[in-house]
This record gives sequence, C-alpha cells and structure tokens, in this order.
Amino acid sequence: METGTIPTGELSGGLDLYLTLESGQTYLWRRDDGEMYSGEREPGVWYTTVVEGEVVRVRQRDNRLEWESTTDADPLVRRLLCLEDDLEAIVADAPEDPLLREAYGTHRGLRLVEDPPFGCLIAFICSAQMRVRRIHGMVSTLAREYGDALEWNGRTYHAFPAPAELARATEADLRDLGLGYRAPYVVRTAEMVASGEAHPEDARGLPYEEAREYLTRFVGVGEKVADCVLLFSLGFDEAVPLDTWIKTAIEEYYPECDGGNYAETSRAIRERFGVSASDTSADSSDTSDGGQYAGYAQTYVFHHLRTGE
DNA sequence: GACCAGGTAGCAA
DNA sequence: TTGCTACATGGT
Repeated sequence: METGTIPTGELSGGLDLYLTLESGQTYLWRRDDGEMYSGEREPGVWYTTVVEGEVVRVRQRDNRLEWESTTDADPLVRRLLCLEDDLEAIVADAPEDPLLREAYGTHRGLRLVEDPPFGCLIAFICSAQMRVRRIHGMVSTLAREYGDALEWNGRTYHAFPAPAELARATEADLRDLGLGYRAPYVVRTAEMVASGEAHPEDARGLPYEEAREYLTRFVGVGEKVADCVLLFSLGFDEAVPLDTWIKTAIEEYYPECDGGNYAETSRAIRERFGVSASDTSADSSDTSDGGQYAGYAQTYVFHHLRTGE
C-alpha cells in the first residue's frame, strides 16, 4: 500500500472534501460508512474510487488530505479533485452578484471534480428525473453487478464497468436493477462506446458548443447531460448544465437570461456567471466564448439551492 | 394519492 | 425548429 498526505493549506482556496464529493457532481466515489449523499457530514471518513484499475482512497483530517492507494496516487488525486485549480482566484474574480457571493461564501472549499468520462457519462444518463442519492445508488449497483472486483487489504472494491462489460447487459437486466426507462439508454450508449462508434473522450479537443453537440449523439444524452459530462469530466469549466435548480435560479434571479431555448439561455447564463476574458487575460487573441469558470458558479449555486444551506 | 427528482426520445405541427 | 407527452421508480 502506498500512502501520502497533501496539506490543504497549500491549496489555493483550500479544500472541503465532503462538499466536493457530495454536492452532486460525482457518483463514482463511495463513502466507507455507506452514507454517501445522506446529507450528513462525517469528518475523517474515507472515500474510495477505482480508476484505471487502481484503488484510490482519500480522507480529510485536520488540515490534511490523506490518501492511500494501490499505486502512487498523488498525481491522480490532484487531478480527480482539481487540486491545482486556483480556487481563491476563481472566487475572487467571480461576478459581483448577491446569489453568487452567497453561494461562494457559504461553501468554501467546494471544488469541481474530473471524473473518468465513461462513468460520468453513464451516471448522468441515469440522473434524468432522479434524486442525487438514487443516482449514486444506481451507479453503485452497476459497479457491483458489472464492474471488476478488486481485493485489497481484505476488502472488495468494484470499479465502474468498462464499456464492453456494461454492454453485456440487456435492457431487461438493467430494468431489474431499478434503472427504469434509462435502462435502454445505458445499454445503447455502452454499446456505442464499446464498439468504437464514439467515445466521450473525443469531445475533449472540440470548441465548447461543438463538444456539447458531439455528446448528444449518445442515447439518453441531451444538452443538459452533455453539459454535465463536459463540466465534471472533460475540463470544460465554462459549461453550465441547465437543470431544474438552475432554471429556477434563472427565473428568480436572472430572468433576462432566459433566451427561450437551451442554447441561448446557456450563452446568457455563461456570460452572467463567468469571468470575462478581459479579466483573466491581457491577450486579446483569446477566442473563447468567455464565461470562463461559469461552471464553478453553477456548481456552487446548484448545491446552495438544492441543500438550502 | 398527488407531486417531484441534476431530462430525453419520439412524434406532430 | 418548436412544443407536447410518455417514460420508471422511490421518497415525502
């Protein structure tokens, strides 16, 4: 077993592991006490995931992030939890806006995550019309039933299934596991990836809106789920998934951002939530749409409104 | 028993 | 394109 420690005081903007892993961004971690997404914070509890065949466990105690793993997981932990993001600057540069200020101010240390693309894709296909706790339950079930089991330190951990493993399932199988109408979406998308027809990773190099369009080719993936995959897996931190909570926020706080359809509303809210290019770069050759870090704002607002905390 | 949850596919106009 | 509606399931 390899272990390591990362002092969270050295991270810009700090880290709150509980908020980061239980704010509804990721469904690929499991809490040792089984109370993931119970809404109850459990200081010092271990969270585990399996990435690329390696078990990775993390916990936060005092001012340290401790990890243990089957491999040297320091770089992996930093990547999965976006520990290199300059969170202090992201918060400081965020637009002056009452709701954003309140959300950012209330949930210090909440970071984005960078999940493996396939697991993220399937998790958010499952997320349709579903509460976060049940999404986590579904993903855990898929891992238990179809994922590789790893024995380590006397415990069994299940990886999220590879595309080919999940593609072995039938629609009926997944309905029996409680996926409901999402069952055929999961099977067909797994088949698309397993066959090589398309892979969510292929969206990574594209311009943001093209990347979102690319992902909607997967069955069960519309614009909102595509935005989730872009934000929580593929590094598009300008993506703002327009879910029920954000739509409510737009109605109540930013009615002028309602463009009548997803694409236009998305543009407007990214502009509203993001750091404009001129704030972050003196280089006028930056051709991005702007809205940088709008996804951070989205994640804070989502968590803030959903939990009412 | 409604109502709702990190929506999407399929179809009509 | 835009605007319905059906779709599973479990919790409140």
